[in-house]
Amino acid sequence: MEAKQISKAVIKRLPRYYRYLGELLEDNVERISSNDLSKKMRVTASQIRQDLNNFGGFGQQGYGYNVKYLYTEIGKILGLDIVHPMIIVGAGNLGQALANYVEFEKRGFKLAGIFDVNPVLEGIAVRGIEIQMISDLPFFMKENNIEIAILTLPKNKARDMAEILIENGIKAIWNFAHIDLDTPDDVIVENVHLSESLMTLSYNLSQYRQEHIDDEK
Amino acid sequence: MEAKQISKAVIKRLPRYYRYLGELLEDNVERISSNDLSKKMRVTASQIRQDLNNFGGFGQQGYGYNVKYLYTEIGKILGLDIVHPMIIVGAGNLGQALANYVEFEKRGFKLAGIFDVNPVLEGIAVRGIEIQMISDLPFFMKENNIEIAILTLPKNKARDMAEILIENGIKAIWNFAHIDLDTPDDVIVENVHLSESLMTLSYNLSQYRQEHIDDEK
DNA sequence: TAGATTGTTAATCGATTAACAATC
DNA sequence: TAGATTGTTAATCGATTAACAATC
Repeated sequence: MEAKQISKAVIKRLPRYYRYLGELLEDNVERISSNDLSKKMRVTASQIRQDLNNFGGFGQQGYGYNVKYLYTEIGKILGLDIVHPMIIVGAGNLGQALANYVEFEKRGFKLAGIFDVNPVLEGIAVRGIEIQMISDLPFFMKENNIEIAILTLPKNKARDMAEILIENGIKAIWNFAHIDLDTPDDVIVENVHLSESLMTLSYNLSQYRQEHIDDEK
Repeated sequence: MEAKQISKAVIKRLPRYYRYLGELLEDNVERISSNDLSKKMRVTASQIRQDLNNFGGFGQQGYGYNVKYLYTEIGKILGLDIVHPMIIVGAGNLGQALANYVEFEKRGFKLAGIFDVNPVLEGIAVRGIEIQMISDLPFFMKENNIEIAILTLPKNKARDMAEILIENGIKAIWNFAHIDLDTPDDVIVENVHLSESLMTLSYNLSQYRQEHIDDEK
């Protein structure tokens, strides 16, 4: 049932909580109060408590939060307790770099296949996985219960490929192409627009420079 | 002077406006109203006008916005009219992938050097640029007026490297390591936490599944 | 029991949307 | 001039922070 909608802002903060709790766990910290965590993470204790209470009461008055328990629970909320079979579509530099990103596996993101549209790449192995052509996609997706596609094709090919992925029942697309995908409600899209991130950096750089223009005299 | 502080939310939207205006420009569209743009971008016309008016009045009543002019002006706001010399620090898969990302050059982001801590990599060329060791960093940074460092080292090495970059006067760090960097106010940090982005996707996937658990019966 | 700290309600702050007068 | 559309003020909505009663 769980009718209440949780805001995007909260969801974006969950992985960060998860990361800090993971570090505390590695340091064998048993419990932590929202106040101590707030100092570490540089957010307000109030926000931490509000955020967590969207999902349930994980703490205990007078004690705080049990690190291991909270870590596990947030992991479950994020769906990290489940294996997510995924494919990379676009075996260029970025696709290959992501294929070699071993960390993902630890969190349940299992790379099952790599695809591309360029016939020259067919059969070449990346991290032991042979690049396949799109014609093999429908069968492969069904056979391996693929949920997530990492879309690392260039802009001009990405839109058509998204279509194909959707037709074949993809559940989620991690989109690295510089376009906004047009997808039905039941297909989740998470965008990583690297060039936009770099432009934000550039803006801040220019802004800072303008504000301190007098300093340089 | 420009005392008023522009919100992060607005700044994050600027590159997206820039992208859409670039596409309109390619399609030889001369002018566009906030209303038409709002339909394309799926934001409210009101937000577009509010956002732009943070930086000045770029439109004209009864006419709308001149696409080319607005595109150029947003480019200036983002600092894309200036060349930003940058280096990659961490010549692993991701670092090499970013080195091959030719699109950046178009926007004024000029890759000048690639560095790593692993001696095995010394002298190997990536896109015609030889990987250098950190001992060469101080001289190279001064000589080439490096502004931006792309930090693609693993977590455990990234923090120390950020220190070194700061000591040598880096202006901005585009951080791909899974840590929150501790930097002085005059060093800009823009984070790309890929694993957090993937977890957000995973959350939405799990959430959707739970909401539609009945459908599968 | 006393002290600590949560969970939760209320207050504040900021961002988005609506409305409309100004003006091209 | 009439119509269109901006720039900007006001209203609404949502998110963050503060406060505190509940409770371990």
